[in-house]
Amino acid sequence: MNEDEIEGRLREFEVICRRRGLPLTVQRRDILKAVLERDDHPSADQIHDAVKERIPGLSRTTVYRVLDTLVEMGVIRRLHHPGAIARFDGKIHRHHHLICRSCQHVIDIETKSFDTLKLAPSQRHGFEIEDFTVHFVGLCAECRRKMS
Amino acid sequence: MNEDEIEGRLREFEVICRRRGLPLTVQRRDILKAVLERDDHPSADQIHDAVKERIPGLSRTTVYRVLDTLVEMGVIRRLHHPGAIARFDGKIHRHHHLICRSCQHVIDIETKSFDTLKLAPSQRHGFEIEDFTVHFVGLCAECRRKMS
DNA sequence: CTCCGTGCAAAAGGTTTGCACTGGT
DNA sequence: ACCAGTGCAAACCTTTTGCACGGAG
Repeated sequence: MNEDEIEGRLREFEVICRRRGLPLTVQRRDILKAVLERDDHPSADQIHDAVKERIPGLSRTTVYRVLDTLVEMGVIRRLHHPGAIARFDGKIHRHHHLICRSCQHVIDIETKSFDTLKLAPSQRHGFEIEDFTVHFVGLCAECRRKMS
Repeated sequence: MNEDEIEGRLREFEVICRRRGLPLTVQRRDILKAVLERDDHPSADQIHDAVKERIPGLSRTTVYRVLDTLVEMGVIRRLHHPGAIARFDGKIHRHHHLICRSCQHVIDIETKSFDTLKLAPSQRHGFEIEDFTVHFVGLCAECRRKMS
């Protein structure tokens, strides 16, 4: 994500905070910035590592709590990729994932042609669908090479 | 999954074991049976609870190890739904999921019309795609009711 | 008989919680 | 000044690992 885009998202975040009366702390701002600055899907611990350079006393606890808050606010997303560790993503628009079943590496893809994907009302089980993600599972080039 | 189907899957499992020279233990058979018997996506601990009624001395460790073996054999699948706990599924054919972002409840859906979904070669990043799953995220009827 | 699988206990992460203090509004 | 947010430590929960024993091939 480029500098301008990040600035925009941070300002948007400030607006949501004020509207909800949520205190705008340095920790929240810097943690959000750290998530937006990365294109991979960092774990809570990776975020902690990145942010504690700017905020030396930053505790892991705070990172977890702030990430929860940000997810709840809808400014970042919680992902559930293989590895059993929660990972976070600043991209909140629709995108999909390629997941290697061997090394568990994840690559983001944006395939606009899937946007027409729709669930028939009879299949919705009373859900109000807000979005969807397609997970493609297979073997990455690297792992395929290693196996042969 | 009905009785006959489970029987078939268990026999299929025995065949794979013999072919690979893997010892066919009571634990493996009963753990697989427990996963097949459930339509929700039980966690390792839920499997442990279910099976230890039949095998009182069963240890959690064994459940984890057997589940790994079964996944590696391809007779069950490991899922990564919200909740940060690995969950397992006996359904190994393609199916999709409705996930409530509030209560994290998961419902299986089988939507054959998605079977045509295909990734353009330029989007494959060298991956060999084997399968895919669509995750629909939204609010279930129950949570929507509670919020209003 | 030989190994692999199992059970137990302990360790190893990741995440959550209780409490006192700090800092934003 | 008030209340929410933070830091620290400890608790918690899921999963993994080391080692000795027992059962399957």
